[in-house]
Amino acid sequence: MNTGTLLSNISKHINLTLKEEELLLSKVRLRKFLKGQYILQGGDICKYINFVISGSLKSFYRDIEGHEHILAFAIEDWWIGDLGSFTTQKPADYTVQCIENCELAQLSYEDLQFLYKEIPKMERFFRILTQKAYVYFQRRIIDNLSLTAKEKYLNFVKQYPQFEQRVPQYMMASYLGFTPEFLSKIRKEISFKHLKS
Amino acid sequence: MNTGTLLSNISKHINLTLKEEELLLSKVRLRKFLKGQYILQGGDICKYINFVISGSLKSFYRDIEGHEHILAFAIEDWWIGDLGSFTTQKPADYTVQCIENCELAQLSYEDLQFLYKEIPKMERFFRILTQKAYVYFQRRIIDNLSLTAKEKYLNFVKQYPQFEQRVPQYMMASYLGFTPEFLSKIRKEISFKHLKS
DNA sequence: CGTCTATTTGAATGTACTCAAAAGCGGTGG
DNA sequence: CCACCGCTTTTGAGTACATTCAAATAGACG
Repeated sequence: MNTGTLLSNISKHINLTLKEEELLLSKVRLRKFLKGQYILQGGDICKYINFVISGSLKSFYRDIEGHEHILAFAIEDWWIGDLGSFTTQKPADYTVQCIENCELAQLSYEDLQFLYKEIPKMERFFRILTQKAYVYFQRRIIDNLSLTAKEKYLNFVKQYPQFEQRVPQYMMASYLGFTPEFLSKIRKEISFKHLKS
Repeated sequence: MNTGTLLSNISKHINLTLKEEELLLSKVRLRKFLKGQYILQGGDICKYINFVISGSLKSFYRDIEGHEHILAFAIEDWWIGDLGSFTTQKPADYTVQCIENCELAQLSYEDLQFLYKEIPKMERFFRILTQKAYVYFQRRIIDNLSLTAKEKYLNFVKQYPQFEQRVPQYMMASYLGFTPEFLSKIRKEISFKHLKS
């Protein structure tokens, strides 16, 4: 498995020396998972923060009736996990599951605390990473509040064209907050408009 | 104005020496704002991150039709601003406005960069702060996706009873993503149920 | 080719919105 | 102290949007 993408992801925001990179990699756990496999189950403690080397995943909340509500997708060069559970080491609200076969680079909570001490810059890296995720979720809330259903769909496809190919439509519906049937109807309506224009 | 709440807010997550506290306070700008006053206008660059000493504020997105969509409220002991604009120093997506008269402790972008260098622990503090905000927004997305309108309202009141008294109902409606009329109807329905039980 | 799962379609229903009007409430001035 | 004004909340009727449920169709995989 290629850890190069991990290092270049980190180097987007901080510069590590060769020694620091080695130290980091010595703590990284590389693992493969199969499509459908769970990386984290809601209720368990999130022991690892995961960097995606290849494949795709989803994190979701399972409500009282057992319905999944997708919080986020992740593909190559993204991080995924339940950050709330990870940082507090309390039971997770969310479940993380592979959509495709995946290769992940995992950092355990203990190892990350160790790295924060040895390489304080890592603190900066995860601050920036969290800030970006925070801004993304803010945007998502606003999109939910201010866009029409059709706009939400078009916005998603425009922002994440990579996902449209790799994520089944019913998952996209869950992410956007509609039923699969309704998303199907939206898509139909949009394709009619394209034919006319 | 009392900066004690600022220091005790920070000391929840990191320990500062007296010297560090002094250095921090020397960079803090204390300011008063009146009800209705804007702290940040969408499109401007967010120059300050704000800690609320007293009063209440809202941050919101104004859509193309001019409608406000409230992203967050803030009261005493909370932080508010447009973190995306602040960290990138690019134009803000959101507007921040006082709901009541406010006393704020402001930290400028430049001063915060300086503090990160002089007191690296501050980096840790803002990482933790951002993580908590991130977890909060995640929860909000899931609540939006998984709860009924009535549940969303009850959930809000339960989680933030402080706000129910201080925030007009039409702002709460905006935050929850309903029209004011609809929120009024939900409240009526709930109060009927209480009478019966 | 057959099976399983995902997507599409349609009818009926329910949820939330729009618009318009009335009622409530706080502040100000006569 | 009351009357009036402006703003918020309530109420109701009609409408639009999104869901549910059931069934048909399409795709993927062995």
